Amino acid sequence: MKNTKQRQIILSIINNSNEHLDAYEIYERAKENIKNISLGTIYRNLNYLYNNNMINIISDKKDKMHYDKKEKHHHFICQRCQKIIDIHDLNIKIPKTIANNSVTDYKIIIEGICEECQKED
Amino acid sequence: MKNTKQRQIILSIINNSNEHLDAYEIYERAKENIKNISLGTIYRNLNYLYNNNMINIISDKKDKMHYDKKEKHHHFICQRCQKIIDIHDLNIKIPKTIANNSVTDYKIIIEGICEECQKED
DNA sequence: TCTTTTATTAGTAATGATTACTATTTAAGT
DNA sequence: ACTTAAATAGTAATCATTACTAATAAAAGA
Repeated sequence: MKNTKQRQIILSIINNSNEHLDAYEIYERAKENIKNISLGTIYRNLNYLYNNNMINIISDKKDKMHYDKKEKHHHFICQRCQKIIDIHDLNIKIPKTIANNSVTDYKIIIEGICEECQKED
Repeated sequence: MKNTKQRQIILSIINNSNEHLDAYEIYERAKENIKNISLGTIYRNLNYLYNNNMINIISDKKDKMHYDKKEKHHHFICQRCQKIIDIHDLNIKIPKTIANNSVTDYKIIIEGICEECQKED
């Protein structure tokens, strides 16, 4: 509801990053702008932004959340090095209704071995 | 490496359930068979089974892991009530290679409003 | 512009899922 | 049966996230 400086900075960090930052990484970057910003403020705003459809959440295998811009794309996760790679050019069609459930969005998580890990074989 | 009674029970709980149990729910069910089984044993075995490709992990929005059988299917998550519904009949083709990364598996998470929540409107 | 209202914040404490640790047990190979 | 290395039960520790509270500041009204 209120457009605070803290919220603006957190959103811009996510929208200007191509990484998949976790809350603490966002906290560290936000401190460059607001030196005494609180970690609780980061979490509160991340939840606010997510609930208002302004960012995405992706979760890794290790119980930690990562935050991502809303722009439509999917993810490839390397099973070996756990690296997450953005996939933009996947031409998939998902129906608007599945078993009477109305579809609003979808995410595809592709697993495999990334190019670099394959070279190590 | 060792085929313990604990590990067998944990795997069978997951394979015989159509829910998406979390570690504590698996713990409670395992106690019906081994009354003094330890929660640590549950977690250790879940990680073992996951690392050996015998179960899947799905994570909800609330920092808790859920465990699922390996059988191929996808998930619909209701944005309103957070219910997870299995989707078996999705006819999607994902390429074997994406941007030089070799694909071994993929998961599709479909979001939307479930049938029951729609009725409430 | 000044005042009021109410969401938001900083800072800290609490929670809860998961992991680490250790002495003891047990599966599996000899 | 004997040995040994992996696994277990039980407990303590860790760490991501949430809750709490007094102080602050954005938005709305006068």
